[in-house]
Amino acid sequence: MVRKQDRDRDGDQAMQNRATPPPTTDPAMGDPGDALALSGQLCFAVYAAAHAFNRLYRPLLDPLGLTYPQYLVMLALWAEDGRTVSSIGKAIGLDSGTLTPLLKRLEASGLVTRARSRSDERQVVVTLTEAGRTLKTRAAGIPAAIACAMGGDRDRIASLRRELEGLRRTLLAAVEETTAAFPADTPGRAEG
Amino acid sequence: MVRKQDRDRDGDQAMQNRATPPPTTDPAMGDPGDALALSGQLCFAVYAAAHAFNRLYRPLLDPLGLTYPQYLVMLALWAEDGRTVSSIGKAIGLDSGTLTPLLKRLEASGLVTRARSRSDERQVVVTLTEAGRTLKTRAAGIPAAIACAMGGDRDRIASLRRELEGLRRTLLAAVEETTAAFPADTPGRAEG
DNA sequence: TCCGATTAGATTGTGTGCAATCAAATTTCT
DNA sequence: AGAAATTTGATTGCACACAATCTAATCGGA
Repeated sequence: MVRKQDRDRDGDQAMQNRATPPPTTDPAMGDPGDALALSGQLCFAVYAAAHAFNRLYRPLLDPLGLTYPQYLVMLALWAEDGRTVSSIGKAIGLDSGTLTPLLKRLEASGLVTRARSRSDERQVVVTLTEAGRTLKTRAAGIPAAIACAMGGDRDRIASLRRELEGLRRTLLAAVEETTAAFPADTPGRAEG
Repeated sequence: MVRKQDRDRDGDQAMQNRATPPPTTDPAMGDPGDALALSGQLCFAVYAAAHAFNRLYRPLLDPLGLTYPQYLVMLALWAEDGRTVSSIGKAIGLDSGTLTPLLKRLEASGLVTRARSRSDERQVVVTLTEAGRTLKTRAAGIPAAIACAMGGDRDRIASLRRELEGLRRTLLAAVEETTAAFPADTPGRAEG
């Protein structure tokens, strides 16, 4: 019992001595030689970085009344107004299960309107309001603030971004392969 | 109306012609010269990659009865059994609001037990059950399956991982700076 | 020693994210 | 032309994720 307590303290000590996440040699993160070690997992690095970004964005987006996913939606609409739910979903990788309530809240905030398309009534067209359009100017300082926080040089950041884009493409291709393999075996699964 | 419809179709066409996310020159992703363009945002690349990883992991983890965050928790416990909630939280960057229900579900699945520490009753110690320990062997093939899906060479993946780890450190440091700046101005905000 | 400050985990509330499913509309095939 | 297949967005159900808050326990200072 006492030994276990000491071990917890040691772990905390290691964390406290750094303002940053533990290095990859921290035993509490798993044996570096072990394939299941957290420290060796690219997916965890991506996951953790994404969460860190969320935390950095929050104080910047709060004054605009936006959450980070809402900000992404607004970015997509500022880029191209009057899009369908699917179009927005494709741009940011979210489906209608996530988007519908999110868009409803944006509509409730007065930033967008949602209307059934006349040419295809299955579609809902999302249009910025004046307030939604105006918000862009207030959001204009955010990328610079983030870049400032990141401090790194532009080329390195752009390079990292391209690497991640390539990674995402590879991952999604692998997902499609896995999904595509099923219809051949069990046609009933095609709907999945 | 017709013009707007055509625009939607054009956008969809661009998406359909690729099994992968659009290239950075897709106008629906924003003008590349615009700082607010989705395509130029590193945070979005991280966000999108994280989601892609989730999708890739899901079919692999489903047979083990685990979600991806639960898998991370198990990785932390396989690395070091008998940890407190805080210790797990520090390892994977989650707080008790997320962990408590998650751990309760793992306990309900019979993979872990949770007990108040005798030496400090504020703490809850999370211990693997036999089933929880045994699960590690079933999970052993997952990193290889993911690596296989990624296909890239190891050095490049490790390099990307290190870049992301550094990015996360930078981001978290920036978050702490922002948080630390407030107490000096408004002590009442120190609790935030 | 006692009290105020801090900590650990739980809870509350809100907003995601995604699989599965559904209803209505549109497209495709016979 | 009519039926089957597919598409679109909405809904249901479940599991996160995190800020704010709370209770109980522990720590630190007077």
